[in-house]
Amino acid sequence: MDQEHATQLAEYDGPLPPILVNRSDLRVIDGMHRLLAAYIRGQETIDVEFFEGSPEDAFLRAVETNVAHGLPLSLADRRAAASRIMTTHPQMSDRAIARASGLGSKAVAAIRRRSTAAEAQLNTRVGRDGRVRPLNSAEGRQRAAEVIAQNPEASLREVARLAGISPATAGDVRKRLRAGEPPAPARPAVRETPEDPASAAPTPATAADEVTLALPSSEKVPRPGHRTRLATRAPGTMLDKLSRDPSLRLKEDGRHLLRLLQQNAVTQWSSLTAAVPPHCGELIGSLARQYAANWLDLAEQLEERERSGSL
DNA sequence: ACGCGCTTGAATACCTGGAA
DNA sequence: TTCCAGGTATTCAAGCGCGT
Repeated sequence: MDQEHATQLAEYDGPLPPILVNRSDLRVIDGMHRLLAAYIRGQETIDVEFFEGSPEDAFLRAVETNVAHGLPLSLADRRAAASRIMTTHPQMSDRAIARASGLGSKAVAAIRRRSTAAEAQLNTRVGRDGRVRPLNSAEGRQRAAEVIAQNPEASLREVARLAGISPATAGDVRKRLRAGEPPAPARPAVRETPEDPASAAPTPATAADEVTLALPSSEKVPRPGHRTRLATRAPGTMLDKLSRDPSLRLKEDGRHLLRLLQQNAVTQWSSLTAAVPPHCGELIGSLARQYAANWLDLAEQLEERERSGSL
């Protein structure tokens, strides 16, 4: 409470605007200074606007009104408010909490990452427009791809309804599939937290690892370091970086290699397996093993070159 | 009237550079 | 170090025009 501010309000001649009070417990949500000013004036009553809602909603409203027109909250106060809001309203988007608490969206995102309540955070967020958006769109896109594979004639709305995504996203998935691209962009759709990369959703890396792990023990097995390096950097990210590298892009062989790498970033192994007729299974399986062995040879040659170069 | 594909406007997260 | 602003890519619901 700022006594000087309340005194200034009391000296104002006109009627004080109504304060906001939670009807359930009669606690003042917004207008403590106006209430004190009325007391200084000697008023016995003050106009009140009642708020109907839970204590958590009342706190959210109190922060919003204070940020909007109250005395400026300190940075620590705003951070504490944002932290409390994301605990009581985990469905709110970072921007919505930022608007309510007077912080930037990045600051809110950082608080959310550090929050011990991170495990309780939902997989969807409700934006300021009231619309629900997923944090990880890859699962919905994968479901859409499966629906399209099972029923290529299905309309976008039907695909969207079955996959639980919007028609626009379903349309994008279908467009990508027709272009021979994976249903989800290479860029990781999951907002990975740097502190916990292991919690990230499956990416093309998972598919690559599955190939490696599926090799029989008699096949060449990468050294222990390989899996660690694969797990710490998403293939989509690495592929994007390589695709921008002029030393590869500007050479025919480099572009050929990039195309091969992109074509191998396939995530739909299950649907591909289903597409193989029984009489072709052995043949395609043999080819897959040969190609896998070729990739391992390439990897070992490159690492051998790296080792000899660093000595 | 209904369902379709497509577009639009507004929102999201993430990244980068600059300011405090 | 923290935050903000601008840009990019993506997603959403709503609305449009079109065909049945």
